Amino acid sequence: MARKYNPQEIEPKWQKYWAEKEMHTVKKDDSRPGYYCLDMFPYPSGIGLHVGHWRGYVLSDVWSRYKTLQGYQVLHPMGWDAFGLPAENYAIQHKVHPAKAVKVNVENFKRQLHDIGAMYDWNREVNTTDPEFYKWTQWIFANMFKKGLAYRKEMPINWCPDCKTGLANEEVVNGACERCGAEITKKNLNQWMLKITAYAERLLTDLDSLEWPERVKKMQSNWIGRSEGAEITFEIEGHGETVTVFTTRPDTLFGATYMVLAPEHPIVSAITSTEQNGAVKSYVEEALKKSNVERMIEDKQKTGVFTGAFAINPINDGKVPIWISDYVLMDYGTGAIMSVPAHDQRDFDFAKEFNLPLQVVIRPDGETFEADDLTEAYTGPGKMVNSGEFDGLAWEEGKKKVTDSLASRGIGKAMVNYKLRDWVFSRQRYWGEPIPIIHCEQCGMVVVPDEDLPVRLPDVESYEPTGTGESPLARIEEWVNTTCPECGGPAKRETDTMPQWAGSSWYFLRYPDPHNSEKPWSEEAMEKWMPVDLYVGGVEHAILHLLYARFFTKFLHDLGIVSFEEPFNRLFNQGMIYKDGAKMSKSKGNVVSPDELIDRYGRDSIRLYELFIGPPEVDVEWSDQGFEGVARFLNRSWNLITEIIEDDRFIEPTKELERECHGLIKDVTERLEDMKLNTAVSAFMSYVNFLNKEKENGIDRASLETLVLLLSPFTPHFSEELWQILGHEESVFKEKWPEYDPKKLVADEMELPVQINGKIRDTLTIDINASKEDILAAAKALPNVVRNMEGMRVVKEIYVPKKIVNLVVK
RNA sequence: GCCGGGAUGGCGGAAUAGGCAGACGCAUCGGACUUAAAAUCCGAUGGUAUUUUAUACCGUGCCGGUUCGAGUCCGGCUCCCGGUACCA
Repeated sequence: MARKYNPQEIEPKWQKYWAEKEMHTVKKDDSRPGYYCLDMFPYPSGIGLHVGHWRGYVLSDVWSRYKTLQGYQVLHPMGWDAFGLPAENYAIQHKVHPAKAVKVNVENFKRQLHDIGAMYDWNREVNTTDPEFYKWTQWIFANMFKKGLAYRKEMPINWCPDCKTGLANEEVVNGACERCGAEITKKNLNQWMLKITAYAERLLTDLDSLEWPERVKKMQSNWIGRSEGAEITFEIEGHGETVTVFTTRPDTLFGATYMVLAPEHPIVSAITSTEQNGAVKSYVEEALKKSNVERMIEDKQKTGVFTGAFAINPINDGKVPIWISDYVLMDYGTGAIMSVPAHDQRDFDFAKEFNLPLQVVIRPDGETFEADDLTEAYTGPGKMVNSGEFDGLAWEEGKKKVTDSLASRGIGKAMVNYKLRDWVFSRQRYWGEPIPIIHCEQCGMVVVPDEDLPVRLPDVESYEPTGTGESPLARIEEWVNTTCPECGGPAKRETDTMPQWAGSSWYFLRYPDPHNSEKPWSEEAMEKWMPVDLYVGGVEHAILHLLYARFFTKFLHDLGIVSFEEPFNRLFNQGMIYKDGAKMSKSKGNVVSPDELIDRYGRDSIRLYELFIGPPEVDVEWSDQGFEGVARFLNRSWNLITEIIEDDRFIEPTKELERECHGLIKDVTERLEDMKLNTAVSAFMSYVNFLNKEKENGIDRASLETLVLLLSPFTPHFSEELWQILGHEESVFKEKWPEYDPKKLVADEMELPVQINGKIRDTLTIDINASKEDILAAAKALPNVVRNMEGMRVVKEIYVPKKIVNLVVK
């Protein structure tokens, strides 16, 4: 009796074999073409891995092993995103130093990742909290500073009162902290900013060249939020001042019946009339107090106050009142708008609220509506009316003509605006890369010279956030006080740290050359590996991480140290795995741990089920029962192969065996290429079902070997063992991925469905090479066809080669 | 509100490029093996109708269209999921 499939025995055996033979070590002197398959590196939480985490890692590993078999040298590394709030909050909660917590968690995570059986090259492991790594994070920041892309600015920023730190726009979700869910307030702080807006246009246009899911590209382009329009300058009556507005609708300028400034607009106090002074002052104060959430929740009821001042509409010298309202945001455009209530819904609502006049200036042909007829703003297309010399112009043309006219008079110009804001890059927390800047009384802000990097995080007793807007580092005098690298005088270190996204914005550049102490990376390493060929990770990083990483890469390109402009050629977002309808979490108690499954079924079964569970990009529900199916499949396959060997029931290949075998190669290869891995697994199942029916007659060796080989990226331990049992000395991963022979796929006969008036009536089995005439004749002779055609006349005969016959009868 | 994505048996899901809807798996039912159970193996399994057999009709969220033929294409809806939120 052949021995049973025993994953508990064979899985450790092969993991040991791979390690001893250094099969996953990426060596420098390898002439194979490189292929870079990257997982988004995790932050090592204390909770560890569950089956949901496995999904992306299994997928990238299947792909890496497939590429290996195709003859590539595959770089498939792993590392740790260990700075940042999650790690720090965990450490505070458990009262351990974050560095210690990270160390323990990394070890645990690594052990669990080993279970997957993935071909990670652990020699290239990176850790963002390693000074040898963050040295280069600081180095990149220093270069941004030198290029004027990192700057300091005092401004009201998003502040999380729970995490006690400032946050980037991208980290605020529905007015709440992305990490802890606390309501975000505004806090005026002197902040480090990165000028990501300088790259807005390139970040937008280069999306076109990327092989990424459309929705991710769309999310990024919405986030960047490009809009074309014009800036128009209005004079303020009796003040000698001007206000510039941004509008996407210069064609509606004749309909601008009032103007609105953001409450924070700097000119407000200067233009407010004495009578209005009190009202304006208290409105501004109220507006500043409101949090983002309050501003949103207040059902969009428009509020505002008249300033008492008037502006002159430059196109028709009309006198328009200037109001302030919080529906105009200071940090978009110019913080001021011209209001066209007839053609903008927000302006319409405001005008109705405060009884301001409307003027229709755009109307489609055939319509006659006037201001009084409108119950909502008309925002559609049309021709300009009530617009003097511009009357009759189509709106799109009007935009251009009006802008040109203003430009010629020097009071307006075409303008592009972006929603994207500069990146708030300081955190008032301990656990991050120190920002490598020194404040000198004499020299001002001085960047730490390269030779003094890294600026190490000092060891401290208390790393808890202060909440004052100052980082805990500020309290460590012996660290803060230093000397100026330029004048040698007394100076203080910058005490803010970088956000978690800093290290992850470039870590993928370090794996190709992770131990380089001279440079962040060598040119050869970049040349061989970058850009990343396939990047696998969750869609939750669609904006944050992926946008920041693209920005860093473009900056490094401009710095001349990388040749490419985009870091990730192809992106794949795996779906999440739910249990009981919810995301797995410890608090919900619905976590499925791989440990138990490993003991009962083995790693390869989990790998296979992770793939079989559903289309890889779609969210799915975990099913313990469904799991049994793949476990049975592996047992059946094992038994089939070992029985054939045991009983020596090998035969010469038959035509049918060959056809099915080559059909399997074709299906599995195509489905892999399309990332339809769930259907690739079902192809294996169908094939084994077929072989099981054949086993009494015996099976040829090639059929079994091909099966084991094709399965190897999916179930590497299983395949290695069977490959050995089949008599091979070398690892199955030294083999080549097979190619199918199209000639072997062709059968002698085919089955053709025969329709009458589009309804299937019978099936015709006929020689594959039969002529159209023969086929139609045979089809018409089929008993059920004859029956259904009785008394009818054929008016049309359709034969789609090798697909279908359809007879149209009357 | 706007922008994406989706809806197929009891369930998860298949269906290159308009050509046999429901592959594969789960669950269920029947059978074999067993003293028995588990495991395993074999078979059935979208719905309705007809006594059998087989056949007919219906069936991919809803309504309509194009076509010899529509899950697939076009027009109009409904619901669900994700992103975004006064961005001028």
